[in-house]
This record gives sequence, C-alpha cells and structure tokens, in this order.
Amino acid sequence: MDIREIERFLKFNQIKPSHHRLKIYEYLVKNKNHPTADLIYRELVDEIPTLSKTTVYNTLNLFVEKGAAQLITIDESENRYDADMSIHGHFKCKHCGKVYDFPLNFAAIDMGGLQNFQVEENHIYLKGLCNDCQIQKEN
Amino acid sequence: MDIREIERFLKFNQIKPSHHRLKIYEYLVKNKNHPTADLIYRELVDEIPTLSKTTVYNTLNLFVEKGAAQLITIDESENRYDADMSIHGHFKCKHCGKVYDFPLNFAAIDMGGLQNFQVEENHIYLKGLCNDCQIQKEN
DNA sequence: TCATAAAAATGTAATCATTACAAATTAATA
DNA sequence: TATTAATTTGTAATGATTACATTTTTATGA
Repeated sequence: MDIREIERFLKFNQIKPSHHRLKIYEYLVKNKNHPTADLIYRELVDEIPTLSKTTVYNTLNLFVEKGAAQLITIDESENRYDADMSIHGHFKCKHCGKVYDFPLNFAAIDMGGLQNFQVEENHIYLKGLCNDCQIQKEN
Repeated sequence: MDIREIERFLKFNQIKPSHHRLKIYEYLVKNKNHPTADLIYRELVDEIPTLSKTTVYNTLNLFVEKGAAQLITIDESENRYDADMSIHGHFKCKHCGKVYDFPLNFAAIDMGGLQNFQVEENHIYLKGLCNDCQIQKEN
C-alpha cells in the first residue's frame, strides 16, 4: 500500500486523511510489528516533531472505531494495534516477546455453545515459545 | 468443589492454602463471572474485613503463575480471572458486557503458519451481541 | 509452651498507560 | 478573506496495578 492507497482506504472508512493520520496508518501498514501507541509515537516524532502522544491515541482509537485497524490485547498491560483486518491469529513468544501473525481457519472454531450469538470480532491469542527461541534454548 | 477440594487443589499447585487464598479461589470457583481483582475485593471485604486489595492482586498473580487460574485480557483496560483451566473460549457481549464461556475444539485451529512453535497458552476471545441482547434489540 | 524464623497480608505511595479537557492550530467553506 | 468546523496539542486527571516497608500470622524447634 502506497500513500495514495492509504488515503483512499482511510476515506473509504469515513476517516478524513489528515497528514498525521496518514503517517500513523502508514506506520502500521509498513511495520507489521503490532506496536503500542507509545512505540508509534517514538518512531514518528523525529520525522513529525509537532506530533503529540494524545494525537496518536486519538488516531488509533478512531481507526479501531471505524474498522480500519484492530486492537490487540494479548498483553495485559498495554494495547497493541494491527492494520491487518483479515482474519488471523496472534502468537506471542514468552521468551523474546515478539508477536507473530498466523493464518486462521475461523470456520473450524465450533461455537456450539453459543446459539444465536452474533459474532462481530474474533481475537485468537496463543502464547509459548517461538521457533527461534526454542532453538536457542536447546543449545 | 467444596472448601476441602479447593485446599487440596491449591496444595497440588504448590500454593499454601491460607484463609484469604482459599476464599479468593472459592469466589472464582463459585462465581464463574470472570471477575476483576477489584470486584473480588468488593465482594469479599464484607465477609473478610481485614482483606486488602493488594492481597487480592498478589493472590491472583500467584494463582496465574502457579497455573491455578488464568488471566483473561478480553477487556482492554482491566484484567479478569478464571479458575476454569480447561480449554474453552470467551465471548463478550458488546451490549450488556457479560462474558460467556463456550466449548472449544482447539485441535481444529490450524496453525500451519507456526511450524515448530510450542504453544503453552491459548486465549480465544469473541465479541458481538449475545442472544439476550439481540432479542431485546428486535423488540 | 515459648522463642524465633519464615511466610502472608496490609496500607500507602508510586508507576504507567490512557483519557479528559480546554486552548491553539489547521483546514474547509461560503 | 472571514467564519466555522475539524484536528491537534499539552497538561492534568484517572484508574488499574505494582513496589515496598511494616505488621501480622503461621510454622518450626528448643
């Protein structure tokens, strides 16, 4: 997604594409690292010296509200964000802390216990040891 | 689970069954309402006037650490706790706020994208409208 | 039983992520 | 260009959680 596409995408989601919003969304798209608001602020403030942290929070909340990004609560003490709105799961390595995406066959999740429940969001979080950290521990 | 069983269960998990710990665990077992630390404190303080909120936090952290309870991060601003350690999912109704349990066939989740990853925890969170709230909206 | 050490619980203060809010800046419109 | 609306800013407030030193309770051994 280049900056033109991002602009179109935000407009499509009823979000006026201001400069800051474009930059923050671009950060999410280019860095699929599930960042916190604070990390986004720290990464962008050099390039946009007038940026305030409140704007980052406001903007991320707007993205989530309009369905342009999703909030990831895999950590208990901080919120992370992801511009990838396709159905997928997240894996957090307990050793290195990295959050990985993985494909997900959502239809396979049997919701027999929830008849007539209307699902609007799904958040699939796994935790454990990633491949790299397992290898490291073996040596 | 009566208090005897709870005592045995805590011991089995390397947790010394003090009075407060027993009461807090009993609350989790008897009220499957996925409470916050604050709610547990408010519900128990009348019966145990010397209880402190710090003790509730300490105790819940101990339960999670020892594998006697799990931390639920379906809310972005507060931690909830569940003594049910069997594999199951959680559904939060966006209208009434209630958190439901539902059975889960975890094996159905295809983790093709994560070869050699060692999964130690799974947290499956759905959000939407529960049955009751849908009916309410229709009328 | 009493003394002593270890563990648990308490209460207050600190921390840290997030939000509230009012003021300032920027953009849109006529 | 004037005026209004939207966006952004900065600071202060909030609220959940933790740190930490003190007190209380429990366990152990003489």
